[in-house]
Amino acid sequence: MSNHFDIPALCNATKLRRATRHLTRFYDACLAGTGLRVTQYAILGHLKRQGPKTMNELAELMAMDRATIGHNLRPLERDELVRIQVSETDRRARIVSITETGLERFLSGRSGWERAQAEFESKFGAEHAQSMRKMMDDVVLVQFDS
Amino acid sequence: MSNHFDIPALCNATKLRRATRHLTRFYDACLAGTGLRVTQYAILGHLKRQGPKTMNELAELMAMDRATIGHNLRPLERDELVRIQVSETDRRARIVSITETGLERFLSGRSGWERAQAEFESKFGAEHAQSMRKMMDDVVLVQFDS
DNA sequence: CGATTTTAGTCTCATATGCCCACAATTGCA
DNA sequence: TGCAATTGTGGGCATATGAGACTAAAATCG
Repeated sequence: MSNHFDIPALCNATKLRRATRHLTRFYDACLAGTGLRVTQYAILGHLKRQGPKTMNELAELMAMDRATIGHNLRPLERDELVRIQVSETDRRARIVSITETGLERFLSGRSGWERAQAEFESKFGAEHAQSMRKMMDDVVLVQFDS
Repeated sequence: MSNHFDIPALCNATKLRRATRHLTRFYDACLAGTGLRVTQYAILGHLKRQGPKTMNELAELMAMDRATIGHNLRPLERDELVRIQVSETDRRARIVSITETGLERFLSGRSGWERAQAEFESKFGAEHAQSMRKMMDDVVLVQFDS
């Protein structure tokens, strides 16, 4: 079966990446007025919702590399949307928290995000979307060898 | 309901991006020996499977921006895994094709890709994976306003 | 036919995302 | 005390997008 060799059509990572590009473009466009990308919006959302977090904890929440979360925080710190302080209990750790400015910026993105979310779910189906989010959580729960 | 404000938990783009990071890390690790990332592996797979394609067609297949596919092809062209030629029927277009070297490189990634695919599907469920790929195709089919 | 518009792709510039490796500082444990 | 593990940083490279200007070619239209 030559179909057996159509790797892009079967590759789970390729399919996932492709859909992510498509959806990210749209969400980013809806957030364009705020100067935030959807990843940055999510980081601020975590900090608002759950309070200050160490970089390790943030990396875990985002399923991101430790180095990557560090890079991603730099523009947010530069624009004073988050504050990064040395932990008093463990001086290796850095505590990241959202600032007043960060909170305002986050709230300013709210309507754009809701617009994106509503348009996508109206076209894709709200139940479909919910089961997709669940499925994505399950993907992250998969533990790979090594 | 404060739950209503837990944006990262509800945001479809954030969930998708998070799962993509997780899965991409694993597939890339399995392909590490070849010097190919999973995106590059997919591009070569398309070209092998479907023959030469214009940049526009490739961008469409990958749901990628036209400029982005151009950037992504440069390292492949530099390493002579693909060839980029002016189309004879439409001299604006560039025809991208896989080279002999590219084909060898692609085949050298085969076992790594199969290992990744098998391990993921054994842990996630092959049927789950199939319905996920279908769902990802459906996401790409959503046409957004503007 | 000739002029205009559209299309395909490139280029620069800027920014963010994301991984790995090597490294420094700190902590914790033997 | 000394060694191992943990937390985060820096550099290097690839991935990814957007804006805007640009070339070249094709398609369309008066």
